[in-house]
Amino acid sequence: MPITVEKPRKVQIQETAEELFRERGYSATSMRHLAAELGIEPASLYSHIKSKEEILSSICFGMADTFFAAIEPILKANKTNAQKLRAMIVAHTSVVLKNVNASTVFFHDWRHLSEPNFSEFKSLRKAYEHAFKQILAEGVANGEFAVADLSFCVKTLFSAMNMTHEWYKPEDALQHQEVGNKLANLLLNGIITNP
Amino acid sequence: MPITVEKPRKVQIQETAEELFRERGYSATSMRHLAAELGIEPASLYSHIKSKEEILSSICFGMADTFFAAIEPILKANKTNAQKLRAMIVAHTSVVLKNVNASTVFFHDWRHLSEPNFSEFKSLRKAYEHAFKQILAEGVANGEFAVADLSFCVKTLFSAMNMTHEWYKPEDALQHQEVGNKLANLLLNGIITNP
DNA sequence: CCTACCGATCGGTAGG
DNA sequence: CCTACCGATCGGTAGG
Repeated sequence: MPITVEKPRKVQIQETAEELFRERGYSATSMRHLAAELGIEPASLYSHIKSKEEILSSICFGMADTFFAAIEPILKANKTNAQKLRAMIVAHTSVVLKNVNASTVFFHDWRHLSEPNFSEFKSLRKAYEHAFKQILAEGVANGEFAVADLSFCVKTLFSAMNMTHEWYKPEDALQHQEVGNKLANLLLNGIITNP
Repeated sequence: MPITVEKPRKVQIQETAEELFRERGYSATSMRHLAAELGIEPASLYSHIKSKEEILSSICFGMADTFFAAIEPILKANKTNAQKLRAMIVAHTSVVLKNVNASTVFFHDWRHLSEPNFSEFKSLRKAYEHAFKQILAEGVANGEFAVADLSFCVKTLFSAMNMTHEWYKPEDALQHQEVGNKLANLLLNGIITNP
């Protein structure tokens, strides 16, 4: 018989917030609604969290950490740039799909962060995108890739990866890694010099 | 000397709303803020519009019309499917970039439409995406395209096109059609059987 | 974790 | 297009 350990209230609040923020957006979700979903009074939320924005920033920076952690080992690996890029696409997409609620909030609502979180977030994102750009650049220097506009290419890569959460249905039996690989197939074959 | 004709108030309200909704999102923008931006009292807005949601739905359905109008002539043209697809990508992307404010609202805030607008919007979008799917399917039957998963491919196409508004900077001197063509280059070369 | 409550702000209406 | 105002709801605090 499995023992069910209740999650700490703070975690429950976080996860329920991710769900509600995903459905209605951060601004349109009230603390009263969140409390109701948890079956407690609105004021009780503040025993566990400092403010509504604390929840948002913890989602945003938490996801940022997860994304960095996912690609870090790949950057250090001994692989071709094409292999690295594919692995990064698969890793990034898996993080998105493994955290659909949080990543939806991450993509839509980071704009509602106030300073200094807002600027901090943007610079993290820039650094993350730079890692992808670097691989592309090395691949170009290498002859592996034929990319005219690196920035444009990175933006398009992220567009494709970061919208998967909007149409992905787990019932499709299309697994997380499968989505990433299909994405890589579609995108890489337009990138690699000689297939 | 050019004669400057003042735009009708209703149009001013619409355009200012597009700007504010784009910056802060629909839910986080108040009618008081909108009125202040126009230099009138909040209550005065209601001489020209019925409700806040009326503005949103007029943005959403107006953009939907514009998108359909842009691809319609291409569908009827006498071209290969590859040529059609490229033209549709360029046309769609141009609409996005020519209406950055409205299209940002269109992509982010359609979720806040209430019924029956909500369902109506979704079915319009489905019909629009179907037009792209159709071209892909014909191209596959044709031997022009090698696409294993049509739905997946359409979703990825739209992801790439519909995120351009987020990073496009007019100062880049990258023209609207240029963006579309670069997108088509990147995407089509992963789609066409024999380049 | 609750009761009780704060000042601020929301979308919108009545009537001119 | 304005003044005056509505009831509802917001994020959050005090005190237990």
